[in-house]
Amino acid sequence: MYADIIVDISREKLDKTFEYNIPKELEKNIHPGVRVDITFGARKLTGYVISIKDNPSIEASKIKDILGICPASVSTDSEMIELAYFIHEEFGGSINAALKTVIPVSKSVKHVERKTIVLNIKNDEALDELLLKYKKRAKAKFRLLEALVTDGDLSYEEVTKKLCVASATIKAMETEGVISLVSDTVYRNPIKDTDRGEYNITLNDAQNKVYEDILGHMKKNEYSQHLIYGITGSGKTEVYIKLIDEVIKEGKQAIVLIPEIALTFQTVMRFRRKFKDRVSIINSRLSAGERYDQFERAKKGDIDIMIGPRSALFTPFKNLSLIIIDEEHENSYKSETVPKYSTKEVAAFRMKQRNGTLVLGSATPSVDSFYNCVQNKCYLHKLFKRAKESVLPKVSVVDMRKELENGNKSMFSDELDRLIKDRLEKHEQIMLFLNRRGYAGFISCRKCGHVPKCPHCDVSLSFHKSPNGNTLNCHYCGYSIPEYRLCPECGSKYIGIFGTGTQKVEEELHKRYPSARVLRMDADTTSGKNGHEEVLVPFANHEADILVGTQMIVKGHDFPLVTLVGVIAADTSLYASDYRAAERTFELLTQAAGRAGRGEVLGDVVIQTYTPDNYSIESAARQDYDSFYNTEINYRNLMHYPPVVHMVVLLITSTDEKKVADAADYIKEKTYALNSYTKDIKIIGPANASIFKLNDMYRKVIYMKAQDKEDLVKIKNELETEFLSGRFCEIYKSVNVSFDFDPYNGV
DNA sequence: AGCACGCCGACT
DNA sequence: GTCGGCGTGCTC
Repeated sequence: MYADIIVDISREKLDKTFEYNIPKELEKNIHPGVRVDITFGARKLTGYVISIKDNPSIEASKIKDILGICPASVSTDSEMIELAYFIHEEFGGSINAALKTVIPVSKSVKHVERKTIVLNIKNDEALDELLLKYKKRAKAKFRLLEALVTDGDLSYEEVTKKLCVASATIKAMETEGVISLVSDTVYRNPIKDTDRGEYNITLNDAQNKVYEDILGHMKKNEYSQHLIYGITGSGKTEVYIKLIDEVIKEGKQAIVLIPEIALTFQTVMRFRRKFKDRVSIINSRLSAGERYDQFERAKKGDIDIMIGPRSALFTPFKNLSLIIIDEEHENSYKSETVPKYSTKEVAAFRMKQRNGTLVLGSATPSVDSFYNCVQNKCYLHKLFKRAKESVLPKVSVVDMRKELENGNKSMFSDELDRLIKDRLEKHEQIMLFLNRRGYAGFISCRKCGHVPKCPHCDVSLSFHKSPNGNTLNCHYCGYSIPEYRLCPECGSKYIGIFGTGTQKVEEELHKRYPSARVLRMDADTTSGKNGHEEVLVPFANHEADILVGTQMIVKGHDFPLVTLVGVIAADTSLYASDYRAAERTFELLTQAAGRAGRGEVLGDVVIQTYTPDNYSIESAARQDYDSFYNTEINYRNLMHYPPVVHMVVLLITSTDEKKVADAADYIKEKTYALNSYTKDIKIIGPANASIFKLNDMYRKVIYMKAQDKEDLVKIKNELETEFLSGRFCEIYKSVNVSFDFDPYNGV
């Protein structure tokens, strides 16, 4: 028997499999996914078994034996290896990178070992020993013995820290045979809760219909995909919980994916109350070791449900049969690092492997997912009734150009101003949303027009106010310098501050409404470990009247006292240079509007814009998804954008500006040559990326579009081989190329 | 990647 | 005559 093994070296150059012989005695324990020790050339390394076969494909004399199985081996089954292959194939990047995405490799911290010190001798013997130690003036040993006799077993930590017994002393006593060390593995449990309340769910008619529909498909034991299109507050979570309950009753497991930002204590508690400690969570605050523990628990069958962001998708459950992706429109479901995989597509693959069910849920479905429903690839379920009776908010769009004509130069329209005053009087809460942090967008010399730019990136610096001195910051690389008082170009002291950021809104609110208590939430105020809670909790407790923030305030937080939501500038996200800009604007505005009036009180939403006629703004104001979708899909059809066609972006980067340009041209030529026999692919570029220089890296892009994704994958594969071994590799050593299929963010 | 192998110049 | 510089190529 022979095994194909990929050598565990992080770099890409060794991205191919090698054949090894499986010694007879190891045959039983070797299967795809096992980590094994091998000799590789003159080195001893570890590798992953990818597949097993009877006959070698190379000269038998060259083949070496597998030395053994790694003791720390997470014997990931073939399913996960298959999954890594799928990711490698469909989204690009090395096999190694894909494997590392799918299998968490925890090198140093595997799990916490709790060592306990126990007395190895009987109590009366111990007393004799104690006396002996006392006579010998062995103080430390005496202390330890005394504590063991009186308190029983002690943890290693207690002994070393509290009793001040050195580890050498403990070791000595162990060899004396007086004590022994017992170590057991402790799996860290990231959920700390005390709530043991029962949770009984009763579904309303609408919820029940969705539940029954999906359950019907689930029972068939074949793959199916569902989209629950349910407005905020329609009770999607209850449906999820009921479905999971069903899965667990059959001895199977489920994964619930939610955007990191929505992973709140409340959400987790709802699942905890129903499923007790059969639920675990993963989040970015967990260390590598903790995350590894959670996967181990899943593998051992200690848990049945995993909740978490993107990475929770790779929980190695034995019998996984349901994946739920909540807030499926969120762009955090697309990985931004290689492999740039789409969580939805990978989840679909996992469920196809297992004949399971994939459930997506959103109040503003992504155009992609809705298109899938239209194409009959996904079942659509609508949930339009709010579970608790409450009224939809009243939305008004304010044309800021008219405000200016009427002499209002401030950032608040008359209507927003009037409503803010009204709510402050009534002691109700207000949320103001603006998609730009800092104080101002940029500064510029009024005399010579100089605009300070980041030396590492092709962007202007944003102005930030700070008690320790104002700064100019780059929002892309973090570069920061003190503000200029004089123009560095012409020495003029007339430096203008342009654009509005959340800091400026906050300052303006203090000026206009001095009595109002204002909180600000953006990347600058939430940098700490519990950053989000530090702002959200006081706001929820009504310790503030107004919450100003970037898009992080609109995502999934419910505050019943909020009856006014103001969007300061709805246009900012419209001018992004990618085809999803309108979709993102619609989604952001609809989600923002959904924050108003969730309690019994009628809410108001004010959307300020310079382009009130734009269809994404206008349809968001009417909360009219269908109309938005129809306009948007027509546009995508017309312009040949996903989901109507498939697209891949090649991002070519290097610190050398000329090399990037040369490499991009080379790739373009190569691509045209490769495409000559299909001609099905449309190639656009190379062009500079919208931010040409980022973090001292020059960036070029080439776009490729095709009706059939397989054509793009074929070209990708050919190019990747070229990058690894061909002439490209020799000439452009310092150039990096990555693929992004159906991208989310403008490149 | 990283290690051996090898080909060439400098030095006990 | 040998020690070590790094360029090249291979690893099942």
